[in-house]
Amino acid sequence: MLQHKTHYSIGELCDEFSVTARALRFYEDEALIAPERRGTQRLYTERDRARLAWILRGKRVGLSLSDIKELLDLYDIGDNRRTQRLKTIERCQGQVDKLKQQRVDIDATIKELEGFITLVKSQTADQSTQGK
Amino acid sequence: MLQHKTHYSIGELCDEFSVTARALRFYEDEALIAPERRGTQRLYTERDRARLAWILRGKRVGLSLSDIKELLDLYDIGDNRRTQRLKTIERCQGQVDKLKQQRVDIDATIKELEGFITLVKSQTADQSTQGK
DNA sequence: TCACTACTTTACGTTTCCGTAAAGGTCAAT
DNA sequence: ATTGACCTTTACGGAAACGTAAAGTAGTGA
Repeated sequence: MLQHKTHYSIGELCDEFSVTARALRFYEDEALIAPERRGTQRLYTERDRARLAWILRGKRVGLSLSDIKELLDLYDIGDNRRTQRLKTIERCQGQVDKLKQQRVDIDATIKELEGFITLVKSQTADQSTQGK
Repeated sequence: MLQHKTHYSIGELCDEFSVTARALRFYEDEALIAPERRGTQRLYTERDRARLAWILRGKRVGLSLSDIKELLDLYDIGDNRRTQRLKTIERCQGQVDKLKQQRVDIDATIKELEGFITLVKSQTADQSTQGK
C-alpha cells in the first residue's frame, strides 16, 4: 500500500516546502490553513498540505494572500445557491483573465531579455575572436 | 511623417499609463527614470516613456523595482569589459529562468481554476435544467 | 487681478508579509 | 537530572511601493 503519512509536524512541512514556521503560523493567523492540535502542537493533515502547496504556487504567480484565501474558500464553500455560484465563477474567471494577461507579459519580457542576451553574447564572441 | 511627441508632461504619462504622479516621482527617486527639467517641471522624453513601459511590464510580471532597475541599467551600461558582460548575461539568464518557472506555475493555476469553473458551471446547469 | 489648473516638495502614514528576538513548554536520550 | 531538539505565544521590527495631506509655485484665461 503506497500510502503517505496522514499527519505532518510544522517542521516537516517547513523542510518539504522550504518555508519558515513563522510563515506557516502567519498563514494560519490569516485563516489560510487551520491545522488540528495535539495539545499545543500543530498537526497538519494531507489536506492542509495540499492547501499549502496551493498557497505557495499562488504566491509564486503573484497572488496576494487574501486573493489566495478567497480562492481556497471558494473551493470549500460548497454553497449551492445559484447566485453564490455565479459569483464564484465570476471571481475565478477574473483571476484567470489576470493570469492570462500576466502570461502575455511574461512571454514578452522573456523574449526581450533573451534578445538582449543574444546581443551581448555576440559582442563577447567578437572580442574573443579578436582576443585570440 | 508619423512622428510622435518628443516630450511628455508628468500628467500625460499618468493618463497614458494609468499611474499616479506619486508613482512616477517615486521611480525617479529610485533612479529608474531621470526626466529632464524645464525649470522645476519634469519633461519626459520618448526614451523615458519607453523605460516607463518597461518598468510597468516588469511590475506586472512580479519583478521588484530593484530587479527592474538592475535590468534597465544593464541595457544602458555598454560596459565593454568581458567580465562585466558575462555578469550581465548571468543576471539576465537568471531572470529568464525565473520567468519560465513562473509561466509553468501560471499555466497550472489557470488550468486548475478553469477546471473548477467548469465544475461549478455544470452544477449550475443541472439546477437550471431542474428549475425549468 | 483673480481664479483655476497643473505642477512642485516634504514628510508622515499604510498595507503586505513575514523576520527576529524573547521567554518558555514538552519529550526523548544520555 | 540535564541537555538538546522541536515546539509554543507574544510582540516589536522592517523592507517595498506607494497613498495622502499640507503648503507652495507657475502659467493661463477671463
